[in-house]
Amino acid sequence: MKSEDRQPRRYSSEESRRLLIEATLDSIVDVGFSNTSISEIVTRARLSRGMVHLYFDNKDALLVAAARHSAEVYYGTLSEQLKSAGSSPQAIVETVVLSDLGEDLLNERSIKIWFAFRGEAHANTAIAQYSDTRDDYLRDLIFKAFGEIAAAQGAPESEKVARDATHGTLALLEGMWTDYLLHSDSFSRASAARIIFRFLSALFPRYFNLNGAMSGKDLPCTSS
Amino acid sequence: MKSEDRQPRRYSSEESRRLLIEATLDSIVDVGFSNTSISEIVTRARLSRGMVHLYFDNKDALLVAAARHSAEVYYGTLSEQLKSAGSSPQAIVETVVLSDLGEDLLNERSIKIWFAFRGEAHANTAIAQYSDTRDDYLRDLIFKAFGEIAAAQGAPESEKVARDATHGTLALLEGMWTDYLLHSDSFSRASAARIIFRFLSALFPRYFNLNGAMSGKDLPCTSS
Amino acid sequence: MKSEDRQPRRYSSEESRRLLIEATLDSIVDVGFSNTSISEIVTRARLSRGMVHLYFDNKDALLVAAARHSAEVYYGTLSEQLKSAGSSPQAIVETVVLSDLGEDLLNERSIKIWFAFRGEAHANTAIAQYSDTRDDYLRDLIFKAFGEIAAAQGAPESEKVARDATHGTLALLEGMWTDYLLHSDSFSRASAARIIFRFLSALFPRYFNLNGAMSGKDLPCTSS
Amino acid sequence: MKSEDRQPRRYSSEESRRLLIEATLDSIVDVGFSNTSISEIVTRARLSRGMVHLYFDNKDALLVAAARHSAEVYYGTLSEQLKSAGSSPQAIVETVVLSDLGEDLLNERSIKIWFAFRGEAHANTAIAQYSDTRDDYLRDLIFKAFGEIAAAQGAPESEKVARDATHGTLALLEGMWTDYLLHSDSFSRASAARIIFRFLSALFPRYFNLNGAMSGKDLPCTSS
DNA sequence: GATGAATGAGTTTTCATTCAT
DNA sequence: GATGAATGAAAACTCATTCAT
Repeated sequence: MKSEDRQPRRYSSEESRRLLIEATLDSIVDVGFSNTSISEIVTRARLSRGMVHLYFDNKDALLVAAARHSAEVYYGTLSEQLKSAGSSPQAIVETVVLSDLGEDLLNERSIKIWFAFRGEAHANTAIAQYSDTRDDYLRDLIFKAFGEIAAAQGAPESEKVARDATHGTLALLEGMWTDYLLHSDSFSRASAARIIFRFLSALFPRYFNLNGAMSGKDLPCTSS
Repeated sequence: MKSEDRQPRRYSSEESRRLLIEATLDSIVDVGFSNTSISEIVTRARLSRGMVHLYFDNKDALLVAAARHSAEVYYGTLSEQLKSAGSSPQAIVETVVLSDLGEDLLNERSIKIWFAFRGEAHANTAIAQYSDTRDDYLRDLIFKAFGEIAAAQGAPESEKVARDATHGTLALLEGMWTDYLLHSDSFSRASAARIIFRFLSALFPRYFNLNGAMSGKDLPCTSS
Repeated sequence: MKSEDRQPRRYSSEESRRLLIEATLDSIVDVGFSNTSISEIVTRARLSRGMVHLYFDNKDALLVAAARHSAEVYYGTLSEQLKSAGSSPQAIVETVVLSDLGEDLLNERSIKIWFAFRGEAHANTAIAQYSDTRDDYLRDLIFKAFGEIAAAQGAPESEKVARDATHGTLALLEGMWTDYLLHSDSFSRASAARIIFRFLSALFPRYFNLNGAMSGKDLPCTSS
Repeated sequence: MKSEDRQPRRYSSEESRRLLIEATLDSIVDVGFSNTSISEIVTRARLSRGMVHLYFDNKDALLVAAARHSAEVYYGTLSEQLKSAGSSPQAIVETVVLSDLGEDLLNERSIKIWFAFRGEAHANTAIAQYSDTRDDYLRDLIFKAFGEIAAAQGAPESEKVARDATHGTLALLEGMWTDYLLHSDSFSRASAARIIFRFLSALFPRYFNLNGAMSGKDLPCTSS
């Protein structure tokens, strides 16, 4: 590193932590998890070598922090987008699906990061903790939504249907992410969404169609 | 070199290659991709350190061979199970789904291996080549099956439906694998299959129900 | 890592580089080029193993740096000794010859090093660059000196004579070095010098005799 | 190595030894001494790996045998060319000089080999034994020749002159070889020879001129 | 607090040598 | 005799971590 390239600015400890985490994620994206060394990270962060051990005890803790950060970004983004969603159950489901397939959450960088962490998760329990994007909170959220829809629709075994709808929707979202990872060039968000809504419209025809949640969303559930 | 320790050609070269590949996969399963060192591998294989460079040029080539082997096992197993499947399109689809969710293909070991390779794939193009389980061949196979079913069912836009069915089925399978990776304790094969067939029965109600392909499979497609 | 063994920055980076280079040269002298390993080097330098890769990227770069250093020492020493030489052409030639055969430049250590590098030069172009002791600069220096002498002496074909004198002198010096390498016990600097001056006095009898440059050096060239 | 490339012919043990030695020398020429491994050698020789240890105890013995072979080739060639030389002392000297500078002895391959062995010689006494091309036999031969010439010429201190002539001639030849090693593109055999004869003609003007030994060689030594 | 020189354990790789076949 | 698979010591190199500055 040439001295003219050095960062004269000092950062607050919070900024430095953030820079290191971002550099770690960048490195994972660019050279892969197993090639992500501390040298690689500090070079990208333009910070000194000792920083990593100053702010994180060791490399592993930095990796865990990076995984945690990724999870937080995922949830933060999703929460943000849910705020502006309608309050009907089908609107919530629609928002989850479309957010999960949207540019903000599903893009080359994030997808590489998620799969990198998942690939290492089983060898690192601390990372494992943060490697499940669609964890219990999200599962509960849409399970409740589907529960309401199923109950309103008056289907027999409504609980079972809601459970399958939840499981299936999450599985489809996961599957679409994998599809993006492996075939990012041919991937289509619209097509992915349509397929998920096809699944949902089959289960709940009054609430979803191929384009998402039905318009006049709140009405059908009460009409006969 | 201690002569008393010398191994007098215990294995054929093919066996040795196989042992090394299996040891590599075992190591990935047990300690993770990034902790899989040559020392780890040869200790597990109970072979000498030089073996790796004798049969594979270097570590990377061994990893690629292991990825390739995993892909071959996947396809070999699937092909085997397809042989004993019925010839109707819905039987083919059913077999693919049930095989893909069956003990042989979906188990803790294989799933860890697949996700480990996928996590590294983008940093290693040679591995990337083998990291897509459900590649074009499988996709074509079920696309053709769904095409026949959609045509027979006489639905409008049958090609589009077939495409969505293919995409959705593969995405669901991927999603179920991810589910198994992240929640292997609560995972249920039956439940996973039921959800997929729920999706398929919604698209093709005459050909699938929640239990799989309809019995009297070949008939419905021509009867009114 | 044992903290009690840690070396608290004993040397500046320049000193460490120098130590490694010297240890490399020592190793080449003692055990030969092909037995000079990094272990051998760092043991001799009493520095840590990682040092080599810290200051030099790799072993080869260290070897090249050592070759370069040797060349610099050669030229530095020669330049130094030329400073205190007379300014007449024959004084310059005399100084070059006597320096080149003197203890400073021609000794067991330096001669082993030179021949080791030359032996490897053709397989390593970076080393080749530094394996010619008597390169263009030195050649030009004495060629100019001989040119002046030949012109002053008024010999026919004075340029050709100067060229042969240059070539012959350098060849004799090279030959004497080889002689020293192969028969260091029986080698005599005086005898080597006398032979070279015998050659020069035959070509330029007014300027050299068996003992070197003629005294009253500047006079004869103008007297008849 | 593909089986179709294998040598089906078997060689006598003498042939195999020779093949290995030649392959060793080829390797030294092509990749240098320190990169000459047994693998490199047996690949070039198209012989099996075990051959080296069958015919030579170990790699070092093969290297020594190769050095020895090179020395034998040198002496064999020189002896051969001396046979067709005149019997006068100056004819002997001339033949030695011209042979030593001739294509047969002085060429890129042989020169690289000689310098490679010399570079390693001081670390390997067995090789050292064969690394002096112009050893005692040759030295004695030309010393005797110069002795006769000096005596015939009736110079004072004829023994000393003969010794210097011997030493100087050998040094010049060595120097010319080095010159060839380092500047093979600009090297001229004619120029090298001329310079040596310039040296000799200065010492023994009645016996040598710039072109070599004087014609009517045997006469001058007796005439006043 | 911040830095980056220094460390050496551990990694991948090379390779002379052995020896069952 | 010949072969080349097998071995493991030792090579070069990487890198997380330490700590004097």
